[in-house]
Amino acid sequence: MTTSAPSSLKPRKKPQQARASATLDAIFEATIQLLVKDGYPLLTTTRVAERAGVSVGTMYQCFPHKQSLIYAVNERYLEILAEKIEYTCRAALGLPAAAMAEALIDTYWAAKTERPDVTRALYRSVVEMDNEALIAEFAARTEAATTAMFASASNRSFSDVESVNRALVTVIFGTVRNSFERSHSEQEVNDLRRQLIAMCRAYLESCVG
Amino acid sequence: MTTSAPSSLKPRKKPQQARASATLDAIFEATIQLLVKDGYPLLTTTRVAERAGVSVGTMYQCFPHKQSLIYAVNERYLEILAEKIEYTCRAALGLPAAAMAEALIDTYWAAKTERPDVTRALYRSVVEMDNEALIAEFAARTEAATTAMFASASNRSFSDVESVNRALVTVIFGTVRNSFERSHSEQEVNDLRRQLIAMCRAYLESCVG
Amino acid sequence: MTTSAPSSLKPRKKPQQARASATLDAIFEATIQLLVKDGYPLLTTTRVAERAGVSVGTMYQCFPHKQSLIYAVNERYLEILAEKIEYTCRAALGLPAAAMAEALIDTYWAAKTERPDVTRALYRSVVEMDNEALIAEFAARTEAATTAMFASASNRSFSDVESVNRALVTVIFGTVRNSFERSHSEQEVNDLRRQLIAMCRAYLESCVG
Amino acid sequence: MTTSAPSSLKPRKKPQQARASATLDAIFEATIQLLVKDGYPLLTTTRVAERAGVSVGTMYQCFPHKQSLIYAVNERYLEILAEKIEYTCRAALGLPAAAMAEALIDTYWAAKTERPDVTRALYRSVVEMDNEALIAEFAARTEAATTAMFASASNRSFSDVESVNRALVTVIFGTVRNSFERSHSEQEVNDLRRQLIAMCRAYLESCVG
DNA sequence: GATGAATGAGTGTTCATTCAT
DNA sequence: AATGAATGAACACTCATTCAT
Repeated sequence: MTTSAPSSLKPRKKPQQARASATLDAIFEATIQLLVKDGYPLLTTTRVAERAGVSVGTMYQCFPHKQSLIYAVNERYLEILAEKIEYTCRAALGLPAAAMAEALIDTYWAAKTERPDVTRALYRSVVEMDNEALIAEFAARTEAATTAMFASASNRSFSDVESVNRALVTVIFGTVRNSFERSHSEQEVNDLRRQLIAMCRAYLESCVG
Repeated sequence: MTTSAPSSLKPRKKPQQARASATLDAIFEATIQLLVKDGYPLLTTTRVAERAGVSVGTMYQCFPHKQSLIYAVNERYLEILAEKIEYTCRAALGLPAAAMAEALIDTYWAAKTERPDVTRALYRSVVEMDNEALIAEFAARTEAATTAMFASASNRSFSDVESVNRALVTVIFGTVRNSFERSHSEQEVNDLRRQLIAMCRAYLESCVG
Repeated sequence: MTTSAPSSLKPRKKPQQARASATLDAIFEATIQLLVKDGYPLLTTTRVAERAGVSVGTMYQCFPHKQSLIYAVNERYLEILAEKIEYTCRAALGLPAAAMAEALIDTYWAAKTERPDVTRALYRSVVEMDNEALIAEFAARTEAATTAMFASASNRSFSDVESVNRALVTVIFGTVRNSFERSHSEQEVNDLRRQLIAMCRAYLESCVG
Repeated sequence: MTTSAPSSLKPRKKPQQARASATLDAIFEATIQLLVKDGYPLLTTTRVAERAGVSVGTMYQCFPHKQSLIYAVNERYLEILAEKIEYTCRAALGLPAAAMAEALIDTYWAAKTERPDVTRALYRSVVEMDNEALIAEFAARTEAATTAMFASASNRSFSDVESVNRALVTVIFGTVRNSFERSHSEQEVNDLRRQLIAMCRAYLESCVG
C-alpha cells in the first residue's frame, strides 16, 4: 500500500546544505504564491524562478521538470498535513471514540482553513501530475495513525475497527473538501462542522462492538 | 445563491437546430473521450475538432474559447446529475428520512460510478475553468430538491431542516468524491457505502425535532 | 541498396498545391542562404522562417523538426545533382571510355562549382542529420547511371565493369570534394582537373578487357 | 601557405607539465569517446569534463571555448596523421614512383581505418569549427613531404613535380574519404584500394618527364 | 456558413560560460 | 590552482485563435 513516488518526479537535489534548503524553500513559496495569485495555467517555470530569486538553471538543478516541482510542492504540503494528523492521533490515544473523531475533525479542518487560498490552489494544481502515488502514500500514513487511535478507544471496542476507521476518515476528509468547494458563509461552515461531529458521534454510538 | 455562468464562458450557440445540436453532441463526446484517453494536458482544440468530425472554425462558432468548451462539458455533466438527484428526491417525498438519505446516496454513487473514468477526467479538467459559478448553481438546484424532500419526511420534523440538509448533502457528496480519489477495492467501496448509510441513519435518529 | 529515408525526416506536406510549393521553395532558399551566410550553428528555425517570409508555425507544418528541414534541403540538392549526372551519362552512351570519364568529371565539377559556398555549406550541414540513407540512395542512382554508361563504351569491354566503375566514381567524387576543402588557386584547380582526367584516361587504357 | 591557427582557437595551456599533459590527454580521449558514442550534438562541455575526470573549470583553463576543444582534438589527430605520412615519405625516398604512391595509399588508408568510428566522428565534428587553417596547415606539411618524396623518384623525373604531386595527394586523400562515406563491403574496399593503386601507377607511367 | 492553413506569442528546457569559494 | 553551483540567453517547438477563401 505504501507506494513511493515515481523517481522521475522526485526533486534532484536533497536539501543537504543550508543554502540549497533555502533555495528549495524559496522555490516552494514562489510556486505557491503564483498558484494562489494567478492559478496553474499562468504558472511558468520562468516566473517561478524569478519570484524565487534564482535563475531558471538553478531551478532545473533542483527539479528536472515542471512536473516534479508541482509534485514536490504537493508532497511537502501533504507531509505537513500528515504530521499534524499523526500528532493529533497520538495525543488522543485512550480517549473516548467520539472525542477522537472530534479531534480529527478539528485538526483537519484547521489545517485546511489556515491558508484557504493555498488549499484551493493546490487542489487545482494537480492536473499535470500523476498524483495517485502521492494520495496513496498520504492515505496509508493517515490510516495507520487513525486506526491505531480508534483501536485504543476507552469506551468501546469495534467489531471491525478498519471498516469504521475507513468510513470516518473518508467521510471527514471528503466533507471538508466538499465544504471547501461550496461557497458557504462562515456561519454555515461552523454549523456544518458541528453537524459533522454530531454525525460521527451518533455513528460511533450506533456501532457498539 | 443562484449565480449564473459568466457570459464569456457560455457557448455562443444554443442548440436551437437539430444540426447544431448534433454538432454540439459530437464535440462534447469528443472532448470527453480525449479527456479520458489522454488527460487534460493533451487536449487540444484541433484534436477535439478532428475527433468530433468538424473543423476548428466550426468549433469556434460554438465555443469562443477552449475554456468555454470545458465549461460547457462540465455544465452538461452537472445538469444530468442534477436531474437525477431531483428525480430521486421527487420519488422519495413522504418516505421516512433514513430511506431518503439512502436513496440519495444510491443515486449519487451510481451516477458517479457509471462511467468512473469520465468522472475522474472531469474532476481533473477543472483547472482552467472558473468553476465557482457552476458548482454554486448545481448546489442551489440540488439543495432545493433535497430540502423539499427532507421537509416532507413522514416520521419526524426537523428543528432546522436547512442545517440538517446541508450537512447530509455535503457529507454524502464529499464522501463519494473522496472515495473516488483513493484506490479502494470494490469490497471496501461497498462497505464504505453501507457505513455511510448507517452514519446518516444514526445522525437522523439523533436529531429528533 | 536503395534505402529510403526514415519517414520521420520526410517533410510533412507534399508540394501538391502551387502555394505550398512556393512556400517550400522559400524555406529551402532561406535555409541555404542562412547556412551560407552564418553557418549551421547559427541556423535557427525562427530565423529560417523569418527569412522565408512565413511563420514558424507554417514551417513546422511543412517540416516536423529542424532535422527534417536539413534533410530535405540536402535531399533536394542531391536530387538535382543526380539528375545532372544521369543526363550526362545518357548523353555519353557509346562514346569512348575516356570521353565518358571526362564528361563525368566536367559535369560533377561544374555542378559543385556553380555555387561553391552552397556546396561548402551543405557539406557542413550534415551533423545533426542521419545522412547514411541519403548518401546511399544518391550512390545507388549514380552508380546505376555510370555503370550503364561505361558498359556501353565503344572502344573496349571491361572484364569487371562494376569494379572499374566504382573506382572511377569514388575517385572522381572524392577528388572534387577534397579539392573543395583545400584552398587551391583557380589555376591549381584547373590543373588538378586536367591531371584527374589524364589519370582516368591512363587508368582506362591500362585495363583493357 | 603555412597558415597558423587563429589564436582564439588555440588551447590556453601548453602541455608543459606532466600533470597538465595528462589532463589534456584525458580531455582529448573523453571528447573522442563521447563523439564516437553519441555524436557531436550530444557533446556538452560538462559531459566531457565529467568523463575526463576533471572539473569544468579546469577544462576551461585548458580550452577557453568549446570550439577550441574541438579544434585541438582535430589538430592532434591531424598532427599524428601528418607524422605518419612524413615517416612514410622519408622511408620511400629513392624508390620508384609507383612504389611511393602505393606506400602513401597504404599508410593513409591504414591510418584512417585503424579506428574508423573515430575517423567518422571527427569528420562530423567540424561544424562549429573554422577548419580552414587546420586543413591548410596539414596540406602544407603533407605536400612538403610528398613533394620531396616524388622528386627523389629513382626511375623518372617529372616535368612538373608540384602538379603531379598535388594531383596524387588530392586524389588519394579524396578517394579514401569518399570511400568512407559510402557503405562499401570489405571486399569492395580492398578492390577499390587495388584499383586506386593501379590508377596512380598508370598515371605515373603516362607522365614521363 | 464552414473550412483549415496560417499565425506568433509563449513555453519548457538546455548548456556554454563564469566566478565565488 | 581547482572546483562546480549558478547563470540566463537562446532554442526548438506547440497550440489557441483568426480570417481569407
